[in-house]
Amino acid sequence: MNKQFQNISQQIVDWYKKYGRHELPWRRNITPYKIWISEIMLQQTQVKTVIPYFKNFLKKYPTLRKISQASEDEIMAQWSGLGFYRRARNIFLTKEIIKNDFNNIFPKTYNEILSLPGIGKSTAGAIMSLAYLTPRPILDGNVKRVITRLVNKGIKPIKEKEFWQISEKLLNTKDCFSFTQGIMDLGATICTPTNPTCNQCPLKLNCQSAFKVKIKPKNKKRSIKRLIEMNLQLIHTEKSFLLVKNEEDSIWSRLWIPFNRATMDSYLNRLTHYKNEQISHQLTHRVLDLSINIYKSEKEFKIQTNKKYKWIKKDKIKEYGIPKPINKLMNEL
DNA sequence: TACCCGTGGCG
DNA sequence: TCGCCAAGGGT
Repeated sequence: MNKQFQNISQQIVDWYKKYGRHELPWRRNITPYKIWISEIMLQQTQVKTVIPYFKNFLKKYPTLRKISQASEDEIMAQWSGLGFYRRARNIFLTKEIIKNDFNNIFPKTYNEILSLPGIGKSTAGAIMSLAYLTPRPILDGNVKRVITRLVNKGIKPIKEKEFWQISEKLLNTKDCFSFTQGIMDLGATICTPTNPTCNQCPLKLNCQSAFKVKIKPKNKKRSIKRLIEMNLQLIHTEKSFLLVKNEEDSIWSRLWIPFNRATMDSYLNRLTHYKNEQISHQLTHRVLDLSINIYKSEKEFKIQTNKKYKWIKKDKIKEYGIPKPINKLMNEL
């Protein structure tokens, strides 16, 4: 059986060398830093979405040394619009740890890498295999799908522990770079969630599901997504917006957003309320119902609050981490 | 363990 | 239109 796994593993390596996506920006001039940034960006985020963000990020912070001086806000700004903002916060925390505890050199051992915030078993494994060419298994959505089809467990779902065992058995110790990139490329381009192109798959002779992949029936039941209501007051002058840093540990944590009603109540009567925007923002598991009152102020004013707030000039808003719908709204004003 | 965290694309 | 999914991690 192990021989069978090694055979499959080698086929993935050979396939990657011919058909892999070698042109992806994080596969050129590889450094541990670049692999780290790309792996974090790619968590639950499609390659096509990541590419422009990765290029911009690397332009601003090409090395660990360059990012070591960056502020949290500067890093959040680079992340603005990409989503799952805790990842950006964790990049800030991790680069501080590397600066303080690792002499600003990316750590080399698996356990050290795993200890960094935002890096779990799979990302740590990917960094070891891709940056240090030291074989470690990974387990992401692609690998899970490939494994599931390969061994075809049918009705019985594969448990997390067994996924990891199979991923480790498959791992090619001679060329862990090509294998690791290859199994992800295979999942992304051939062994796709719907309509996999089995006739082009290097594993079609080994795969228990080849040419007979079952498509999950759609769940017709309309599941009720939990609603989050936000009532925000967007106040602006001719040249600037009043935003507050959201320190709540929930959605849009550490991004800059308009004030909520309670904080602003005593100031609103002196402003001109001229518009209300109702925005329904779809998240994966939630619906965000935004009610945004828009006010014009003749000039910037101070506010009694312990929150961190700023009047941000219109041409400086790109220097702050701001949620997508808020950014869109401000651009329209 | 199940749930939380964003956004965009796709059928 | 809407549910699902995408190089997951943290709690």
